[in-house]
Amino acid sequence: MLSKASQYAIKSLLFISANQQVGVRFSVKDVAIAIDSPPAFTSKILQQLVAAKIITSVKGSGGGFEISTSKIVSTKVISIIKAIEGDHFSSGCFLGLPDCSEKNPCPVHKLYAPLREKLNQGLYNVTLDDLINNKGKQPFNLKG
Amino acid sequence: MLSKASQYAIKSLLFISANQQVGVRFSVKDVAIAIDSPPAFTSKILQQLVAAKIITSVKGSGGGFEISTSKIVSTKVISIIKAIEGDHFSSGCFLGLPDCSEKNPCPVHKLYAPLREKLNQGLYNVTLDDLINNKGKQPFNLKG
DNA sequence: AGTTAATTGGACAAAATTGTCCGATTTGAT
DNA sequence: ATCAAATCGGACAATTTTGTCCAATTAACT
Ligand code: FES
Ligand code: FES
Repeated sequence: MLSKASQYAIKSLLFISANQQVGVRFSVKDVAIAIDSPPAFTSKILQQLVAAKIITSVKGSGGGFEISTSKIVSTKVISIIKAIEGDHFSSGCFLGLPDCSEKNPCPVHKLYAPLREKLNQGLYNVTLDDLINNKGKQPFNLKG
Repeated sequence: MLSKASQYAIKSLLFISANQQVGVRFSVKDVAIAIDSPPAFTSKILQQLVAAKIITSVKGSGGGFEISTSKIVSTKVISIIKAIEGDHFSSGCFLGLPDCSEKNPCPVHKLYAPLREKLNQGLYNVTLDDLINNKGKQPFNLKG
């Protein structure tokens, strides 16, 4: 499964994106309450997202985190995950073998690789914007 | 991803199953060398597989682990995983929310749930026997 | 009977992940 | 200028996962 860190990252971005308006910023506390996460840990993750240039931050009173409309539209879910846990997400062998490939497949490769590939494509093709405007039907859930 | 413990469990069983003959037993050391895993940790995992009644063990000189032909045929990969890490594997939300369902979906549910379901079905429909007789083509890899 | 080879079970250790705390810095408002 | 509110960075702590060690037990062989 996804690491907690990545989960918090995605949830944070969904909250910030879904509520972004011009001139509005969200503090760590705002985000942590909205997504029901430990504040100090969430702070670290927001810092990583700033470093990855997905969001921007403003220090000092009245400061906080924002995301631009263009980032909402362009940021793919897969990019968020990779920003947090590096590149090894998309390509790892189900059994942990060092190089997963058709040439040197493990016994479950045939079963696993196509599904992993579909998940990767899905995460690559879905942006924050897609998720927050999810055909409007059901209001989504970030807390549980 | 899968836990190391589950990975070692699957690899151990594949090795034992693929090499099983009447009267042959494999020691912890045999298995650990074959699948390139830490012996003491592998020992714990083999104990869990004995507790789950997937393999049997014989203590003392000449002892070791065996698997019956019927277990090779009947043991599904999903059962191995659940024997090691419990039931929460098949149903967890991608974002870690406590109950994943159509009724109360998180933003990525629509994308993730069907793929998770396909993986579950795949792991449910594949047995040890299927994996070790993988249409014979490529000899598979358990070490890396 | 004694020795050897093996699993079993328990306690322990190391590493990775998750989470906390606090001082330094920056910014806005009084 | 001072104060309050906020991020930033670093060190630290707790928890989970991974991994080790060893004594106890069991079984085969001589
Ligand atoms: S080699 Fe194991 S999934 Fe590809
Ligand atoms: S609710 Fe998140 S994957 Fe189903």
